[in-house]
Amino acid sequence: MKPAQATEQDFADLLARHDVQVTRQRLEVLRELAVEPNDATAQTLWKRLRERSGATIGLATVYRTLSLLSEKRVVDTLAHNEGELCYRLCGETHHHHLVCANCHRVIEIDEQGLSDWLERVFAKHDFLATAHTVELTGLCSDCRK
Amino acid sequence: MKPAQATEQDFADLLARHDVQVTRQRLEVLRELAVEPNDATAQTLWKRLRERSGATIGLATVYRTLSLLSEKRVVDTLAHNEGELCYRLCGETHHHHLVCANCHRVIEIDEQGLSDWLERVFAKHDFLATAHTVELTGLCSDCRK
DNA sequence: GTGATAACGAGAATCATTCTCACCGCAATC
DNA sequence: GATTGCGGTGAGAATGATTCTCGTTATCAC
Repeated sequence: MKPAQATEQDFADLLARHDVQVTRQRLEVLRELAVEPNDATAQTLWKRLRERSGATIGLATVYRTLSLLSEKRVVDTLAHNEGELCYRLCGETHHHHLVCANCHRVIEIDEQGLSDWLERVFAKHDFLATAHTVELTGLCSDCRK
Repeated sequence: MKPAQATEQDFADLLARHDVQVTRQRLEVLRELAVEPNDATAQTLWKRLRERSGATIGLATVYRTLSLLSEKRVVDTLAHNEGELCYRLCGETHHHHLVCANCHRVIEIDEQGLSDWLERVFAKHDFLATAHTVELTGLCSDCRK
């Protein structure tokens, strides 16, 4: 689903599957997100959409769309940028992110081995788990050269 | 160091130990933070400092102080509030936070068992680890009654 | 004490995000 | 085919946390 080769229809299906009404603007935001291998801010996406063929889309609409898609779990939001949120079209299963501090490349990582630790911590303090976020930052091999 | 019984001198020592110049305002921010069992935003701290005995301290100073203290690792910053940062006077060793979604009680947790997983993930993707954040959210036992 | 330097306070400026509101597209209805 | 209802949209204003500016003041080494 991530590949940029996805068709308009694929995006429409994706939206429908998540109970989101299909509109031209929402499809455009999705298409733009699919082209971005890493993550992008609402501002960035808006500027790109504007430049690309002068699509007229409102900044507020981009924010509304991203917030809706995030709520419906179609996109992930990352907070690693302090002061603004980044959005990313992600796989549909729960996962976390490993981000390169230099080139901002994003790698999805699964919970393999983490869940045991999580369970233990929640149990130890008698908490009922509702959510957890893990963000790993490092330097990728390319950026260390 | 966390207890509210800490003296002015304790705070001054704490600042000095972290290469931070001691000023009246910094001591006041620390004192206010020490009284807060969980975390507080810059705005909140500022209002409290204002109300308490009409201390005249500028909002910008509170921000500058918190940001300096955070850089010097005297306080921790938590981002669980989306849109604003929370600050907290913490222990001096690396740790993470378990926050109650309802009452915002904060519990410090250590890395016991987590570091292995971290190392494996960074190694697997050939990243040089520079940082990581983990925030666990749940409902504490009191809030489930 | 004195001077260099860092910190302060107040208010203006910034910047991401959200709100307002008039307008538009589309589907169901007449 | 015209009408009506309604969610979605665009533009710009509003919001709110944070940062900047700059004249003033405190701190510290000498």
